[in-house]
Amino acid sequence: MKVATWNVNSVRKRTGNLVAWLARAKPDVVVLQEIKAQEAQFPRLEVEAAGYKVEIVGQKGFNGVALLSLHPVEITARTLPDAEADEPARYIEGRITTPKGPLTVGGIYLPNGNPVGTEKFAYKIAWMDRLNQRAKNLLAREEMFVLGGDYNVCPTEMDVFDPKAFAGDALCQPQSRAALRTLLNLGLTDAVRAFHLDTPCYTFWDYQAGAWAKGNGLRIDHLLLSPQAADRLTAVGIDKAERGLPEPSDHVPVWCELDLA
DNA sequence: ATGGTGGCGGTGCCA
Repeated sequence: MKVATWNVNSVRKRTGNLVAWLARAKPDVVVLQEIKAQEAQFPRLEVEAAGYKVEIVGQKGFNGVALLSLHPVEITARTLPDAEADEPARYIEGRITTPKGPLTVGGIYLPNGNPVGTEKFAYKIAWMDRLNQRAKNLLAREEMFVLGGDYNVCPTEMDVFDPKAFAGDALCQPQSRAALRTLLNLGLTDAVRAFHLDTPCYTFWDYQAGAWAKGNGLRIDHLLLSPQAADRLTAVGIDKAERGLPEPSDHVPVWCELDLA
């Protein structure tokens, strides 16, 4: 079972890239972020033609998440707990039946939080507290789950091409990192770091300032696994080549493989 | 030090 996450930065602009990648990578389940589309604007026919069921939490112009699955999926949440009525579209969660029991997959688009010291940063931290609550509730089931997405947090200095330049950025604040550690310390596994202890493993390169050409990346897209899922983790990957293709997203897909045979 | 890019929507906002 291959589970992937990808911030596509507009699913309409990226339909060609997405369909080509689905055909190559053949993930079983994918969570997408920043689809920047309402449900009716999503390229449903193209993605369904590739064999995927499509579930969408859409929004006009900004944010927006989706869950694609080769297998039947039951949507279990479209927001985190304690959502406001006008909640931005940043969370989707579904449940898939596997030979080894149910697998829950959450798709996360965590608030960026810049600039630090503003309402936006407070919202980021509050959102992380709500994600923590959701993770606690899921952990109580003692089942497999994967929370994948654009976390907008670089967990450590290793995950930043220039830590000094990013010291004031919301993605690298001690408070942001502490909130992510609180989540991990519940007992979750950062899938990429389970295999790559001492290499950066960037997942994002800004469009600006030649970041891709210079190798100036960040690791902000993560797959966090429950103990029951982590016990079955056999492989991880970062599809870095996507960033070098024509009209790329600024993020690349990150995936993990679970042995459910 | 500034501006650098991209997407949305049709102007600035967001990242």
